Parts: sequence; C-alpha cells; structure tokens
Amino acid sequence: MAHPAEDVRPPTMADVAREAGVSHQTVSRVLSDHPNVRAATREQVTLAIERLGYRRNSAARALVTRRTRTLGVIAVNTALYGPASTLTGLEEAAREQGYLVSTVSLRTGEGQGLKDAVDHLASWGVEGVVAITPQRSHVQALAELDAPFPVVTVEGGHQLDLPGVSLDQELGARMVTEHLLAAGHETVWHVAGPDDWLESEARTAGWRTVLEENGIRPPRVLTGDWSPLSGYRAGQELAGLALARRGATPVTAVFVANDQMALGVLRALRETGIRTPGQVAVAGFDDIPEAEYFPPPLTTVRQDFAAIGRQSIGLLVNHIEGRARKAEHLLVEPQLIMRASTRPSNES
Amino acid sequence: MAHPAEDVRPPTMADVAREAGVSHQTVSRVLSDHPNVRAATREQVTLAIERLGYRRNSAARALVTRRTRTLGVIAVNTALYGPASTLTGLEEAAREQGYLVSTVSLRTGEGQGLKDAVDHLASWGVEGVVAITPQRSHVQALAELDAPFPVVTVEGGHQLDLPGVSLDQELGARMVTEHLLAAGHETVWHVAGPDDWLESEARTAGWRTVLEENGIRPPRVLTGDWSPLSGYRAGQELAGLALARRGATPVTAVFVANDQMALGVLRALRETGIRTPGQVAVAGFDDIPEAEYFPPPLTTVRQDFAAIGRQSIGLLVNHIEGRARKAEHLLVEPQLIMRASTRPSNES
DNA sequence: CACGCTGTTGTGAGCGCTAACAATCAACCT
DNA sequence: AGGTTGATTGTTAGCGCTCACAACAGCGTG
Repeated sequence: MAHPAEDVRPPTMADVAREAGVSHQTVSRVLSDHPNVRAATREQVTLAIERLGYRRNSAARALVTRRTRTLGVIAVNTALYGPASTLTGLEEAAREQGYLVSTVSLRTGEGQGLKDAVDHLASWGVEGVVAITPQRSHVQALAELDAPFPVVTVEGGHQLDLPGVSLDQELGARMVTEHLLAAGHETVWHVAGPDDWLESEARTAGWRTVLEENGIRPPRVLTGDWSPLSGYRAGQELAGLALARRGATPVTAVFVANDQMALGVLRALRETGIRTPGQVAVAGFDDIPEAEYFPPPLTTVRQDFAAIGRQSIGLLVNHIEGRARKAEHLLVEPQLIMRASTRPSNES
Repeated sequence: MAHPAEDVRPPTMADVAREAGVSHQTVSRVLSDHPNVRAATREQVTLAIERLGYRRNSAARALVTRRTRTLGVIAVNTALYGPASTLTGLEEAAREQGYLVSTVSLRTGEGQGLKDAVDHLASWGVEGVVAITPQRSHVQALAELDAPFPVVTVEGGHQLDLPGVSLDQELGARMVTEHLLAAGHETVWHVAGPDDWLESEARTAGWRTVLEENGIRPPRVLTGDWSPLSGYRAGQELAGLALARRGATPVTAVFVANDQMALGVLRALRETGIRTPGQVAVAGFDDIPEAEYFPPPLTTVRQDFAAIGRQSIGLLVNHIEGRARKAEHLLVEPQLIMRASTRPSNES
C-alpha cells in the first residue's frame, strides 16, 4: 500500500471493468442490482471492486441521473433540546432511505437568513428540505420563498399549504390542564411562550379550551420567551398573586409552556417560600432530560421526536418521488408524564 | 404523466451563453470571478443569469474539479447541549467557507456505527470529517479506520496522531477546584463522568492535580454516567458521608463533572436536608442554560462551543487544502462562572 | 513593419457515470 | 431448419461543467 504519489486517483468504473474483464456497463449493472447479470459475472465484478477498493463517484452519478439524493434541513435554535432531538430523528430516517442530509442552523430566523439558507441548499441541489421553523413568520416567509423543491415543515402549523408534521400540541396542553383540574384545582394559570410561535399558540389554545369546557373563565395569560429567566419573572408575579390571596382566582396550579420556563417558575416560588406542589402545582412541556430532577420532579408532556423525524422524512420523500401531491399534515401524539410537581398532597 | 411543464430542465450554462450572446466558457469565467472579462461582457452575462434564474450544477462541477466541497460531521449524542452547540458552531463555520456540511448522528458509538458513518459519508465524497466522539474507544476506532480523507476530532485528546480541537478541560477542572479551595474548603470531592470518556479523564486529572499541589490527598472518586440520575445516586452517597462525619475527610465541597449530574447531586443533598452551599458547596461543568436556575444557581465552567466549531473547521480545511500536514492540536480556554452554589456563607 | 505582449474570447476534450440501444447467444417453438 | 424469444453483454452518446489551449484584437517597441 505504498502511495508513491499523492495524486493517485481513485479507481473508476472503467478500472474495475478492466480488472474483471467485462465492460463498464456490466459493472454498473452489478452495482445497481440489475437482475440480468450472470451469477459468475457478478462475482467477478464484486471481487474486482473489492480488490481495487472501488467506490461509485456520486457526482458523476448525480450528473447523469439528475438526482443528488441529498436533503436539506433548516433549523432554528438547534442547541435546544427539542430541535436537536428532531434533527437526530430526521437524520437517521434520511440515512435509512439512502439520502444524505445537510443541516443549516440559523441562530434566530431573520427573514434574510432563511432565504440564504434555502439558497445555500439549492445551490447544492438538494431535492427537498425539512424546515424546523416553529415561528409563524418563518413559515410565512418560507411559503412565500417558493423554493424550487418540496418543503416539509416541522411544527409549522397547517394554515398554509405546506405539508408538515407536528406534535399535537393542543392535545398535550389539554392533557396537562385536565390532569390539573382532575386533581381538584379550581383553575389553572398559564405561562405561555412567545407570541409568534405556533407551538406557543397551540398550547395556549389547548389550555383555554379545557378551562372553557369546564365553565371556568381562563385567568390572565403570562408570557415568557422560553428561557428560564422569563419563567422566573413570571413565577415571581405568580408568587405575588398566590400570596395576595384577594384575587377572585386563586393560584394553586400553573401550566408552563415549556420545561425551562417551568424551572424558573419553580425557583421563584421556592424563593418566595411557596411549596410545590403543596401550595402551587406546576407542570411543563417537553420532558427535557433534566425535568425528572427538578425540585420537585416536573410533570410534563413528552414528544416523540424520533417519530416526528421519521414522518417528516417520509412525507418529504413521498413528495420528491412524486407519490404525494397535496399538502398533507400529520400529527404525532404526545404523552403526559406525571411526576411530583403536580402530585395532590394532604395540604389544602 | 400529464406533467408537461414538470419536465422543464433547469437552465444550463449553454442556455445562459446563448442568452447573453457569448460562449459557455465566458459564462463560467464570470461565475468564477475570473479577472479577464470585460466589464460590459460580465454585465451581459450577469443579466442573462438573472433572467433565466440560472444556478450552477454542483454535480457537474464536482465531477470535473474533483472537489465536492462537502464536509461530514460524525457526532454521538447530539441531543445533549454540548454536542448540539458544537454542531451549530461547526455548521456555521463551514458554510462561511463555502462548504456543505452533512451530519451523521450516532445514538451511542458502537464500533460498527462509526464505520458505517464513515462509509456513508465517504460514498458521498466528503472531503473531510469532523468527529465529535468524546470516548477514547471511538477515537481509537476512528484512527484505525484510516479514512480516505482528513479527520479532525473534537474533544478527542491528542494521544493519537489525529489533529483536533478541545476545550482545555483540565484547566477548567483546575479553576473549579482552586476556586473551592480558595473558599476555605479543606478538600474537594469529585463526581466523575464515565471511565472511557476523555473529557471525564481530563476533568478528574485537573481536580487531582490541584489537590496534590496543595498537599491534599484526593478523596475517593465517585463515578456517574453524565445523567442526572447517576448524579442523584452519587449525591445520596455523598450525603451519607457528609452526615456520618466520622470519616477523616469532611464532605463540604463537591466538583461534579457536568451540570446534569450536579443537578442530581443537588437534589439528593436537598432531600437529605443538607443545605447548599451552606453545608456542602457544589460546582458543575458545561454551563447548560438551565444551570443558572438550579436550586441554587450552579457554579460551573463555560465552554465556547462556537470557537471550538470554528477552529475545527479551520483545521480541517487547512488539511484538505494541503496547508497543514501534521496532527496539530488546538486548545480552547474555558471560563469559570461563579454562582450561588459555591458562595461562601456565614455558616462554617 | 515585424514582433511580442497582454487582455479577451472561443473551441474541444473529457471528468465518471447511466440510459438507450445494438449485438450476441442459447433455448425454444412450429 | 428457420424464426422468435429472452437473457446477457457491449457500444455509444451525452449529463453540465472546467481546463488547456487556440485565436484574435490592440498596443508598444526596435
């Protein structure tokens, strides 16, 4: 294996053909599992391939077939647990289907960034893109961009005619809220995520619906930005309300729109001397790995990110290969994880 | 099959050439910013490109230049905060340099998975790979794989002759340990990460060195697996030791090898009625976004993931473009973030 | 004016592969 | 036997691009 020159080119199909004593076309047939090749020939070729360490040149292949077998993923905020997990799911599913996946992470979706990302991917000839862009404005921008390939959204809502996959956020919120009401709470307060986010809207909607179904007038919604800090601030406000006790609606249960904010709420309550769940029950959303170790362990809603990834890729590939035409929208079921933070206790 | 319009092929360089009234070669020159093109001609071509919505075919380009301008990333455990953040940094840096980045996430690095990942990327003709494989066995396996392209490791240590970038884990551990000793603690206990991990080893080494430098015999090391649960277990053991009080080495300060385990330790201490930092000070490593909202806010070590990503890509590109030959190893400086969990209090 | 130079443009070949078609041969039928 | 079939293999022509080189203009120089 002495490499005298660095420039030794990798073997080509012609090299293999020569080595096996057949034509390059036969080599091609073996590689693409064409049925009409004699077993003996096939073996010759396979052996030659192995001897030379041959590997098909994907660029040449792409050039002639006009298929790059490459998918793009555009994601915002990839360091967060949710997007990161979805990414993993996407990537695995795509690899199984024989696609290469290329990711573009945006810090936070400025409109220009999105366009650049699409451009970047387009210039590499991706055949389709999955966009994890959970803000309404992004989905809007994406729809208007009119990309030259199919686009599937994750958590992109279904108001526009882009196909997509989402967790049933509303159902998740309903489950939490119902769980809290069932535990005997008179009402449930809510710390929502930022306005523009579709997940945020759906969770708030689910919460509101359940309250209204039970004839309860929903209390004022507090709003955060998903960060622990914003949760902390909301928690301080809630703590104030809980202690004041003169308002018509007592604060004994809070549904926080994600686990990180819930962490902040818990801290604020603790600092104010309010016991959880004794005086105020708290629930979150996402089930991040830390949630089980929060003080106290957090009741939350788990998302099956792997399933979301698999379904998105499935949908995208269907579009690419022309098996789907319309803007289908799939929902994945969430799962309620009950932990100590909403456990009914002996205290009032 | 009634898609008459679906089959319109994207415009080629020849189309642009015809539109602009020049040869395809001139178009190519404009596209690659060749200096010897008359300004007027250049404008003609640019206009034609715009009119037709032309885009260079990357496959054809790759075929003739033998450069795919694609990089691979192999990462284990991408849903964790650290790897996910590094990934973002890598991806941005690569895009800036005009490379496409394709990620392969492995659940947890079985040897076969690694080989498959390299194969997958190789079959797409990546020009180099960044591997975020922080376990010694992975790096070993990677070195033995002898990939047909340069490989740069992140947190891969420098004992093998693979170039790489790492945070100066040992320095980080030293900073924490010194900080705790300076606060007056007689000794510092340590909850380490799993054995095979290089980060784990380096953090333990840094801690041990500082103790020895100060003439303190390091207490027994507890070991976890990075998860909050394992930290919780270690915390229970430490709580037992702290309360027993008959051992020669008092438990008043603990350096936990990552924040998630520290969360578990904190919970165990709290449940046993031990106050933090009053009775036992606790420090972590990573500075995950939640750390600031732990009970109490956690002293920890912050890593500059963006810098790590940028440097890895820089190193890799240098190797690809032949500007670097030897297995250089870069270190990134950590930053100590001091919070309440190690704040000296009035109690002894 | 012949010569070389530089700047600008065009021509032709070929990267490594697949798709379409042609060629060959054995087997089978009437 | 002659023709038809089907399986197997080879031949040829590009895919869209870049590279090497040729061609030609305009210019200054001896």
